[in-house]
Amino acid sequence: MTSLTEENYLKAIYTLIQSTDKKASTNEIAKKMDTKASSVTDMLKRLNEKKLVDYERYKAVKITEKGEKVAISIIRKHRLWEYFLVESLNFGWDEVHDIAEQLEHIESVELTNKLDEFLGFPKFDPHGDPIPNNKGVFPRRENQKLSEVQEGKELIIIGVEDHSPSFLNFLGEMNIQLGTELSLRTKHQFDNSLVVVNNENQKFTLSQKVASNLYIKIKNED
Amino acid sequence: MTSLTEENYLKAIYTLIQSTDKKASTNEIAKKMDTKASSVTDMLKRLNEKKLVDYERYKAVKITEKGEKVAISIIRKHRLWEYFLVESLNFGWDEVHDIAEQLEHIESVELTNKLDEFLGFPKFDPHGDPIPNNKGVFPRRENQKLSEVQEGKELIIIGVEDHSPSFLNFLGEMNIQLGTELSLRTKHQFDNSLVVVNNENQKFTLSQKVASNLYIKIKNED
DNA sequence: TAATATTTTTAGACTCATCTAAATTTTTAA
DNA sequence: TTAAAAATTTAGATGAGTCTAAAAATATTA
Ligand SMILES: [Mn+2]
Ligand SMILES: [Mn+2]
Ligand SMILES: [Mn+2]
Ligand SMILES: [Mn+2]
Repeated sequence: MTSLTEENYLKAIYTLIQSTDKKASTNEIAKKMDTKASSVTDMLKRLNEKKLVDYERYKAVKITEKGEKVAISIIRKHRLWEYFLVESLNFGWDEVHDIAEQLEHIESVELTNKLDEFLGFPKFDPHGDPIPNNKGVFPRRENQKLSEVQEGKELIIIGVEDHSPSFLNFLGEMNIQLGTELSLRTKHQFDNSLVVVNNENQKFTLSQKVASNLYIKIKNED
Repeated sequence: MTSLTEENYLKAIYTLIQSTDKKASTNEIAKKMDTKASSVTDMLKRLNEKKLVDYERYKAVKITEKGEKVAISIIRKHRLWEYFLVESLNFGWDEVHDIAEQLEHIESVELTNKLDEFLGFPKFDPHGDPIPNNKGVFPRRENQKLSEVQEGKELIIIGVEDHSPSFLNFLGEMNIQLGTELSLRTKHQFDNSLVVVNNENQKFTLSQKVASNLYIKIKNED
């Protein structure tokens, strides 16, 4: 029904619209897919034919409900497989993305749902990203960034924005993972860098760039 | 390196040669792959280019060592995933083949080996087929068929030749699965049908066709 | 051995997905 | 409000994999 390539385009278009809250442009899609704008135009025509997107030439593209369903199903599979790879097979969270890129295209609703059940219906993947349920509904995640927190607050790391192995490795060296609790001591006005303390009373500095790539939840605030 | 299609051809060629112990013909491959002979010829040229098979026009084809490695790796993945689907996700043995056909092409040696470890290094898949280890070595399986057994013998079902859902469903109705123990009472000369008794003392008849699709091990014979 | 049947290959066309180069449309800004 | 810049689309080509129809090679059998 939908080819592997079509699925990847739909996922890209869906996440682009999601993150910017507007229609996706040909160039944006090309950049995200690491391909040429002309190839994107070709594909948009095909996806439009199949009623998976709403597309008119020279106008940015919108995803249809039908296309959105496909995209969400791919995201669900990607995140469930990542969870499996980390929790069952003991991969590191920096090693699973590329494998999940392949596994997300395995076609079997039964498989996806049985995997979900086997894993205990996890709500978030190893990077803290919400896993849609079999109806396509995403669990809610706090979307506050560490860079937005006030001095003196205690917080828990609940997700990462950047999924690159280099960033994840860096966090590993800092001993930061999902669930890590930190206390924000100082926020330097000059460069917005943060001084934080962890549970082992280790004190260290995080740059504004790092802080803006970490999702957090304030402790003792429900 | 090798495309999904190439991998499927190599697997087909490998198993054809395996089962008939001679080179594979274009027509045989076409039949197994459910495609046209002309498509097979095209592919054989390409595989020959890549040194994955030895092929000369009008001569039947042989697989190279390089090609064999690929084929065995696909078979290893296929059988490990089938084991996972049945043992971890509770699929029936008649439901897993098509999903494994997809999963066998996931490319990651690390994934395969971690899956193997997670499953406890199984030696046989849910149909009793041997799973090659990470060196490509197959464990040995008794290859005696139920149709070759003498009257009066006690035996254990250890594998099936036919993997089709219809045959597997039939066995399910007969309460036969891997590990089932049977005692062979009578062998009718007329049609080679067998009368067997199971552990619950149920007596039933199996046709020659059924018996020749069941691998068995004689009890009390090591 | 010659005719016939079967197997296999070639020729040519099609689809999907991609690319480069050129043309067109839209946006920006002088 | 034009001219330049940027974004987008079209035109034309390529490669993988497939197909049908026709040709060529091989195998069978009279
Ligand atoms: Mn990922
Ligand atoms: Mn993730
Ligand atoms: Mn199978
Ligand atoms: Mn099997």
